[in-house]
Amino acid sequence: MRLSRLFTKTSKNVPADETAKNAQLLIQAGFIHKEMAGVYSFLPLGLKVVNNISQIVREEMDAIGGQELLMPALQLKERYEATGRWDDKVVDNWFKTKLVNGTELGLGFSHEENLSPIVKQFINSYKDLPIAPYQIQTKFRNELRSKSGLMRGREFIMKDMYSFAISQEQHDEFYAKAQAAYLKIYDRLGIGDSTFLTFASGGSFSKYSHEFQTLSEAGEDTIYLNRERKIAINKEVYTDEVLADQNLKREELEEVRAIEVGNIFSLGTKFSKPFDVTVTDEAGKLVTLLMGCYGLGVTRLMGTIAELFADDKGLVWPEAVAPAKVYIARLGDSPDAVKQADGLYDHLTQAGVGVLYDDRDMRPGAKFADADLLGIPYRVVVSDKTAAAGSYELKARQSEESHQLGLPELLKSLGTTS
RNA sequence: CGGGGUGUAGCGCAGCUUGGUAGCGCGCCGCGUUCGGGACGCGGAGGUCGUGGGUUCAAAUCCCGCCACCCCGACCA
Repeated sequence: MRLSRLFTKTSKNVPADETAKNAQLLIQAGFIHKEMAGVYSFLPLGLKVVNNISQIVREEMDAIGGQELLMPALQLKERYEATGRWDDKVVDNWFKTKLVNGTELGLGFSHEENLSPIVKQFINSYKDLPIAPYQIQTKFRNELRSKSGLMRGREFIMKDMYSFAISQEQHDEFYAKAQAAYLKIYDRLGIGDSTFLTFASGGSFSKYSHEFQTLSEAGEDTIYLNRERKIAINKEVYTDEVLADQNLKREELEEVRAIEVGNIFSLGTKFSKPFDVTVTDEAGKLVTLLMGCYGLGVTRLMGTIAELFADDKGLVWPEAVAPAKVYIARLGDSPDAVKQADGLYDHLTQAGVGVLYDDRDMRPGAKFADADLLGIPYRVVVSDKTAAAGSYELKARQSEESHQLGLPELLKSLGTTS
């Protein structure tokens, strides 16, 4: 992408109606645009990040047997009456609306009520199990108070997977796989070192649910962490009984703030029973399936990553999620510099490397400042000097030093050789 | 939903106390000079002052209602 053609711009001014660091920076850098409290548009650069995160999540879900589908946002009242979840006293964050003919609808906050009937239609035998359909889709939750930028939105993108198993053993086996897949996702996103498996309240069908908490003062949760064992206990279940269960002692735990970046839990037959989701087992007997639910907030992760790595110059994206890997800052518009920069841009683009090419008529300082604010992992400066020397100046976003490199060395440093 | 705060040009703000032709910075357009860490000069464009009502000869400014946004709290299968 040539920056001269990118329709979004960075701003020197910090937005006044945001105090959360993630929202301030993402807006300043032109990644997102605020529509209302807790509702944002994802602009070209921001959407790249969303898609990069989604793709990693998708790959890891597919790797454990997940099957992607897409369910609707519009929800029928009857479905939720079957599980008791239409009642505002049971689910207090519904957005509700109506068809012209008066039929009541809601905007989906979770999709057990959609998926159960779908599974009932197709799955009739133990031989078909287990299965784990998932989607990456926009969720609506009418939060009393949305806040902290992308951390708690009223409309946000979430990956939600639901597993269906015939036995507790089968369920547990998949649940464990999902747990491992989640940790892998956080590793790939670059936040693995500060993300911890956390025991939280389990609801009516299992003792615990498992959260994945990323350490950050911007978080809303308080957890008690054992760094050595890489596990934590959410404050909401921080009791002697739970400590004993996990063989943890209060003295070896530290109290920290964290962001919930994922939550998995067992649902038992809570949703399969009302919809009569049963299969025939080996003995020819009807068995109601056991379900699990595996949530992960894609846009919240984007906010978390922004919040976690940002420095005083702006965003700092891990390579895996960055909207581009390389920022080419072309200084000046002499024929030599243009030729060298255009050549590099074409070369990297053809090699499949994501590039933001700053071909704008701006002074060097402004370009460097933008490269930093946008948080692109690598910056390559091309100028009359480098053109004359036949070299390129490479600097990593988080490094103070730059290096003069020839083309082969540059390409090698950027992880491409072609 | 309770408490606190804020709405004035695309963005960030001043003006409001004490009513009288709406201003600054960034950004934008034109010309010129600049060009390795957010350049400078000159000239320009751009505003129903959140919204509805009230007081007044006159309202961004005073009064009342409403809406939106931010923060704290409560809430978050």
